[in-house]
Amino acid sequence: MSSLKPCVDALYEGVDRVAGNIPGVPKCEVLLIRLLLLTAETLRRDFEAKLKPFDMNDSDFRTLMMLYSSAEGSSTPSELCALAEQKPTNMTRITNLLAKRGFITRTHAVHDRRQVELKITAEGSHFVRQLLPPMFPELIEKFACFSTTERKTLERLLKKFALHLDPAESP
Amino acid sequence: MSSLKPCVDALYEGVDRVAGNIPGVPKCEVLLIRLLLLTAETLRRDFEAKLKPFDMNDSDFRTLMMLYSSAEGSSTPSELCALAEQKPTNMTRITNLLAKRGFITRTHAVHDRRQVELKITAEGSHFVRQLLPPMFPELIEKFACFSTTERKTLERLLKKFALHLDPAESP
DNA sequence: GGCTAATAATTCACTGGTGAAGTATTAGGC
DNA sequence: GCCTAATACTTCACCAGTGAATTATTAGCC
Repeated sequence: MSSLKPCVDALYEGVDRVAGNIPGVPKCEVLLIRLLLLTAETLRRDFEAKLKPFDMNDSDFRTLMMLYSSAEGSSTPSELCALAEQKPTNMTRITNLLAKRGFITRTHAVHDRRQVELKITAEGSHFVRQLLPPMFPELIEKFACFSTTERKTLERLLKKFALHLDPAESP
Repeated sequence: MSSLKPCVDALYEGVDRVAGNIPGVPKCEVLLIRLLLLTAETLRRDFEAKLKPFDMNDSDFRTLMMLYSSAEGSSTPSELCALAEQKPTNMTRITNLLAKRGFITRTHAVHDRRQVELKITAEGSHFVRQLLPPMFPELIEKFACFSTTERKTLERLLKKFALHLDPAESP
């Protein structure tokens, strides 16, 4: 992975140059969206590199975590799709993999035989409890550049942003 | 695209449940990284949907914009890779597409015949000037939930974050 | 000057994710 | 009760992005 500083510098220079060329460029907004995409992409790659030794990517991991953190340890593909912003096609593939590794089970729901009931297994829970804690120090380090106040501010702003982006809120 | 509010709610609930289950979970950091990934992914999908009528995705667009906003309107694949956090393989494919559409030209550099010189064409510049302005209002609307101060704060925090994540800064 | 190592770009085989179509099941109107 | 529409999931064919190997060229060392 290459260095980010040149990217950030080039971004600011590029936006300035375009703004001097095309009228009405919303500079701050362009910078915000690009910085957001850049940091997110960096975090995601980094995280996936960390999961790779366990033969997992972020989608697999998130899906497993959603089951782990669900009230009953169970859910359905469509529910997970909604919460993970995933397409059903992909969820089928992911749950296939997780099931093959013995981390989850898939059974047809009795009350509605169209639905598939996904349930995390003891092995799956064990895997999560093994996997997570070693990741904490590095995660904390990632945000070490922020004061507690700044972390809270960032969280508040991002949460507000997510809810504002919600299509249900502004159709 | 489904609604984001359930995702955000489930995220907060899930993190709480996991934290009650596994000791030492850095709750704020987990929320931050997940909110960041969620908003970024939403923005990206949204933006790509907007580019689709023009047969473009964000990578293509960003590559074209980097050339548009570069000092000379030209660059090389490896330089663009570094600034766009892209792999050379993919850059070859992207520049192939852009060249096929007549938006850029590719010539071998004279001073170093290993390099390829990419240059935006008049047609490419024209395309950018047509494409950009109609996107401004919607982009501004996306960030309308923030005050000017909040936008500046978010930009400052994200920039700081990007530079902190830089592997060169913390090896 | 010639040999080795490094660099720039490309090709190829593969993975992850998507849209569109298909299958099974349930819900709703009459 | 039956027919149509809707829902839940799956399958299939395809696109975008990646790592590993390849080719072409240059740089550096002796």
